[in-house]
Amino acid sequence: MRTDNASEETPAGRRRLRVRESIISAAERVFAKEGEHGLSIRRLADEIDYSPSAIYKYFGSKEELIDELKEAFFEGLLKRIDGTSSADRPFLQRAKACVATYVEAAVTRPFHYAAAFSSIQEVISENGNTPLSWDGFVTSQKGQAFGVLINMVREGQETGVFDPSLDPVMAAKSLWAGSHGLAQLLIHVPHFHRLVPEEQPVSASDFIEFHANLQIRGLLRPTPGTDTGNLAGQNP
Amino acid sequence: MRTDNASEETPAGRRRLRVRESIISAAERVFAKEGEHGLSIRRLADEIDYSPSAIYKYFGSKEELIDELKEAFFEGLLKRIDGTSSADRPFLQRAKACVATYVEAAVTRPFHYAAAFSSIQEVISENGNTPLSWDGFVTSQKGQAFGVLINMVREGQETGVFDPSLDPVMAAKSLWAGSHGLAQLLIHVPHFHRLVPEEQPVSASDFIEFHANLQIRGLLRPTPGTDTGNLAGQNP
DNA sequence: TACAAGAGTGAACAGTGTTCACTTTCTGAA
DNA sequence: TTCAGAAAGTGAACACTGTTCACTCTTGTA
Repeated sequence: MRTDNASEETPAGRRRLRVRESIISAAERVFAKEGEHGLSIRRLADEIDYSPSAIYKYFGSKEELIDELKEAFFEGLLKRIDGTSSADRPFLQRAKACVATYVEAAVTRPFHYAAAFSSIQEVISENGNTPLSWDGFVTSQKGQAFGVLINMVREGQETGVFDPSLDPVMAAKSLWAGSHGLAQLLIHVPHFHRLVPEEQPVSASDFIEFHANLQIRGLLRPTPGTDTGNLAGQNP
Repeated sequence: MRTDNASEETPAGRRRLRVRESIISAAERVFAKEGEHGLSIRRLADEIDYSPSAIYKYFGSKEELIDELKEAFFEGLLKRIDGTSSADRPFLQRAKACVATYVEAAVTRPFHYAAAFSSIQEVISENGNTPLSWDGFVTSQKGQAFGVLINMVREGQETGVFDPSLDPVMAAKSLWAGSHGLAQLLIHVPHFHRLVPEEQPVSASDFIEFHANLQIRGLLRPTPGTDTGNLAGQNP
């Protein structure tokens, strides 16, 4: 696993890229259907007619391979979110669509999404500094998708729709948490969206819309009479 | 693994119960520190001075053992939530405390909480019926904690604080999703709560409060002038 | 006291991720 | 064109994992 720089230039480079591609495409196929549990190096090797050890010439570990799947997933997710947010619809509709798109993408590829948030990283740096800097985060795929949310909040505040006293970053985090939570519950709690006492048919997308609405409502500029108590993290 | 009925009655039963207890307590210790990955049957057997196969006389599988840890966790969580909601504080404060307690409990025992939502159950019954019924869910630990949320929403609506047009079950699900999402992000995204462009110190509990506030705000009875668009799942 | 049920064990099975010495293939320079 | 060295690919092995099963030993009971 040396020529990572040569890549597309030379015939050998192209060949290598092709094999590499066949590995991740096989991995993608298995992973989408059976998740991390169903994906084993030996099985992967079987499917692409190589020996298990060959795979280690392309990926340092199974985790590294899966990381690449996750990255690709978030890349696609980011594109879809960007698409909805650039359409020329009314602001509130765009805002809701943004949340809905995120959740729907997660539900469509549950294993990818679940895996992206499954491992607990206990990166506690010994000097007390933040190991994941803001700059580093914002340039990552996850971070970019998050950036879309921040901009959305800012736009809402500038157009006078959202409460201007809210810190836009914190508000965006809150939105993210809400969307993430809904996605996770839809994925992990069987039939979450239609878990109701009486059998009233509520589709998943109906529920997603409902949830998005509630989230957006929480951000709206409060009318003077209403008192919710103090909000931490207000803008100066 | 036969005498599950005898339990505390006979000396043998008590002895059995004691060994069983020592297994889950060792499992609890390891699991809390290192999670599912660090917990192996062989290691467990080592710690309690039994052979690995002995453990299978008490638990059918590793999964069964871990399920018991998760159940116990949610039992404790339910107690804590019940505690906060029965205090005689103003309604909105109690509502926020309810959300905050949930998130804090999850963050305190990240592995337990993460494990409870880590496995994707694809229980798609062949006849199309809902495998997890409402009744079954509501009597489970998770379901009971969820019931607290529903009651909270109902109380808010009855006292005229919350929007009465919202379906309380759906609103409660939305609250759950929001809390769950925040908990997950705090657990899985390193330094989530203090991931901000400028270095303004925001503690985790500050952020939890902020988030809880936004969630509650979304449920408030809207003042006449405000228009958020249609909300799916409204009460008739 | 005899006997059956239960508790506990060690070895084995079928997996897993990963490593490493090894061979084969390819490629770029003399 | 030859040939050294790098890269690609392999098979066996290591150190794990969860789980099973025939087996022994202990215990409670008829």
